[in-house]
Amino acid sequence: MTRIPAAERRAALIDAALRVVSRHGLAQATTRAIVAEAGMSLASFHYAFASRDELVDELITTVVGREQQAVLPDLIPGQTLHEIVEAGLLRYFEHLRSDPEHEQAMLELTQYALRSPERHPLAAAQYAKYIELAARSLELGAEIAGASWTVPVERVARVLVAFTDGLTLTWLVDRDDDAARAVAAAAADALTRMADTR
Amino acid sequence: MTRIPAAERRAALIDAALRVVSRHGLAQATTRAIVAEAGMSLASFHYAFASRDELVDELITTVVGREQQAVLPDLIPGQTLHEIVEAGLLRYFEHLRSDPEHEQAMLELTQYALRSPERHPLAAAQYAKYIELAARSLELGAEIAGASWTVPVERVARVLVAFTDGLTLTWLVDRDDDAARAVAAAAADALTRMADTR
DNA sequence: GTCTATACACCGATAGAC
DNA sequence: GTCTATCGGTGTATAGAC
Repeated sequence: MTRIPAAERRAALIDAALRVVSRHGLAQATTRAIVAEAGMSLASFHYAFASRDELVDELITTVVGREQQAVLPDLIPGQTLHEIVEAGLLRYFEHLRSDPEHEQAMLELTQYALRSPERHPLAAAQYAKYIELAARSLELGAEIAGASWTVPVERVARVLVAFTDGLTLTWLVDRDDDAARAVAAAAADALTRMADTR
Repeated sequence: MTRIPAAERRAALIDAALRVVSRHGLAQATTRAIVAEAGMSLASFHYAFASRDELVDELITTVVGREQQAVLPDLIPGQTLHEIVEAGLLRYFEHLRSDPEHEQAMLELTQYALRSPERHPLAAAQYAKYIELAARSLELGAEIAGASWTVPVERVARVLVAFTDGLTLTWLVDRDDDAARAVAAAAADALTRMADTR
């Protein structure tokens, strides 16, 4: 095997780890399974990371922050705020349907972080980012629709994130597409009522 | 140790397992940890259960179905449907606040079940029970308030369960009580709009 | 039936040859 | 730096004494 910079090796292992977690769950993401997925030897793992925990921590902080833009709706002028919000939720749902294992992996990583006091802040920081991104999208949506939020937008965003999590978890369990779309519609209703839609 | 019927021993191990999962997570709920919690020897475990998986399966099917009544609101005549629904959600939230580890354990068990095809139906069956219970509560609430659901009540219940899950997960992460209550209020809004409130 | 002692697999992590 | 080989520890499960 040729020589590979440490940073690159770390990135490759992170990618491999995410694939393993998505496919088989965090419990099955052993160092051996991860290096096999990455096509490396076992010893290279501890050359790049001090421990498995170090990799999992980095997995939580880096990977969760990647494809956040998937939730951004198409912002088409002329749409009502309700239409914009619902379209954003449905776009997220299509993302979930296209790669359910990935969202399941995210949930597992979050729950893992919640289990140890020193890792809990990692999960909290990620959710803070989610809320921030959601808030920006909601602001943009209101601007396009000519509406304005009557509740602090961060609070609206927090509700949106909660609704999204609930949609995800229940759909992962029952795979009921129609029910999930009903959740999206109800959520759009609730959120739009937090705005003055002019 | 005195002789104990197998059924009783199974029940004691199930209880002990739930306590261990709540305190330390499913990954830490090893056979050794469970029998230590139950005050038994390691061999008694495999006298009562063929395998650890068998215990976890029973944990999912039995324990999840126990305290479902916690969500039932006080049904006070004279309240509006919105008040009844929101009170039910807030009652659930107080239950969550009083024993967050238990709800976290439930989430972990659900996610574990989702990871293997043969266990997925266990999670689906539990959620079906949740939805059924929620539907009955919603019917009762509408009756008391003199309202009627304009959407099939099972569909309303499915949305309620999704909102509850989202409230749970986000609160477990950020422990923001006010934000959780805002989610409950928004959810009550969305649900009430699925009814003709007279 | 219930225990202690143990088998066996697999885990994270490291030693040491190259 | 990168590998193979291995260590120490812990997991599930079982054998065998009582």
